[in-house]
Amino acid sequence: MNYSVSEEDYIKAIYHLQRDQQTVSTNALAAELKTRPASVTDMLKKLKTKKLLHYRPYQGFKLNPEGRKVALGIVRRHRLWEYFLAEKLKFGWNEVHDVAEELEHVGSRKLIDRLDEYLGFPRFDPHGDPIPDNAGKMHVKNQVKLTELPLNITARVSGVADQSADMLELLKHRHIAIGTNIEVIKKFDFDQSLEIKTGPGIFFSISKQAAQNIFVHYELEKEFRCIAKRSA
Amino acid sequence: MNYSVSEEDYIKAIYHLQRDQQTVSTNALAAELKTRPASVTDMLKKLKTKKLLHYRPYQGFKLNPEGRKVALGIVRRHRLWEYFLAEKLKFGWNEVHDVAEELEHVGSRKLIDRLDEYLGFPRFDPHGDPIPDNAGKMHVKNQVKLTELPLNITARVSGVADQSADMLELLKHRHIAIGTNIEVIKKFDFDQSLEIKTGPGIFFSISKQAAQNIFVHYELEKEFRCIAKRSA
DNA sequence: GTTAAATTTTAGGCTAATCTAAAAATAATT
DNA sequence: AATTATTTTTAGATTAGCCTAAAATTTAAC
Repeated sequence: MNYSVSEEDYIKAIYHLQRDQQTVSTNALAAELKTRPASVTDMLKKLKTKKLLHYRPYQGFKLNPEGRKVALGIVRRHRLWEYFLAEKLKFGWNEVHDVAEELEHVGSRKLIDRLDEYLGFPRFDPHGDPIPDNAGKMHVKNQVKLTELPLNITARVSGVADQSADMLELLKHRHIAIGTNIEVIKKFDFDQSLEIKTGPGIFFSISKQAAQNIFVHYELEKEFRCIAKRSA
Repeated sequence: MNYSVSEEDYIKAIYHLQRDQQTVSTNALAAELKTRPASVTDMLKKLKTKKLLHYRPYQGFKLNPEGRKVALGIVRRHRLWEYFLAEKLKFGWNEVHDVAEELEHVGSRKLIDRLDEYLGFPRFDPHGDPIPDNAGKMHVKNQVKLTELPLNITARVSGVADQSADMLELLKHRHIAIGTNIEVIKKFDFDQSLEIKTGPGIFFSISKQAAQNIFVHYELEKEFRCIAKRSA
């Protein structure tokens, strides 16, 4: 039930590498963790005996349901701390990761659930990634570059790829920050610049170059409800 | 500059055992850390090579100035997290210690200084123990049972010895919590009950039995300034 | 379908932190 | 002061997590 810092790092890394149900390779995981393939093999054996993953030598591996559950717990802690650091302690979006990497290993369930409540049950971290709730459920995430956002859909800024001073200056001038609501009104084919709206009566245009560095996310609430209804 | 969880546990324990400048024994430290004397000796050698303590085999040991500096950093982190847990996440005063014990090992200086600022630079943790500031300075602590508080001095509630439901009910009814200002107006010799004041126009009496379970602290600002002036 | 290349695992070692048991030093007792 | 008891240290082993180098397996290439 309780895992070491190292074990948690492996579990989380495997979780991130196996998009959906793909199998993960030893080398890929070693690269991700900046360690050696031999070390990975050692840990795989350990995690297998702890019944957290499917693993057949030379054949790759992936988390089993229990492993995914554990991984979601770690992701939840990581992202809640990121949210806390950015929202309450005013850390920059690019500074939160490393500190959260340490805080995520503090295991107390009560701590995390209370923190979640204190923060108002946020559903996305400062990078726009969804935060699992205390049952491990995540909201639908649909993160795209601003250039790919469909017209007339209100999305929220979730992150910025290029965090240079120049880019940040531009964002600051336009009052764009994490969480800002944003909507694409029109796309100009000539230079692929975008006419956007960030609030009532606030319209301006933004270059393709800037837009492709801005990530936004939006929830597919309606579609999701329909599916839920159908299956009910 | 960076210490392992184990090293930090040892440093903190030594700090707490050496009230003032007393020397600490191997057995005492082993008992404190629930480990074996042989393990303590091993770690002492390590901490000595890292120049954190004075240590001569068989003669006991104590932190040197550098060791005390490191210890104060750990104590600062521990107590700030305790304050955060109690104040923001509504943990009970008796629940904060174990979680803070884990959080204290997250080393980021920036995290702690930002947390300190976010909390409003608190000077005492929920148990009434002083929190070192970012330079390692602590305010004078003068913690006594309410029964021993001199008359007409405003003190602040720092903790409660008996945390039974009955006691907490009484405190709640009187609106007494950590940080509540409190002043003893009169002591009745007959039953040693106290007439106290907890705010403008708020006076009531409290039994000896209750009062001796309430800890308060007050700062000796005037006296301290005098000493400072003299030595300057 | 062999051979070559890449991947993965095994074998054996290293360090930090712990332990037990035995030896050394200090403290207490008569 | 000599002996006993206590405390502390040393010696040697263990475990988790990592490493390098070599062997085993799978994949790719001819």
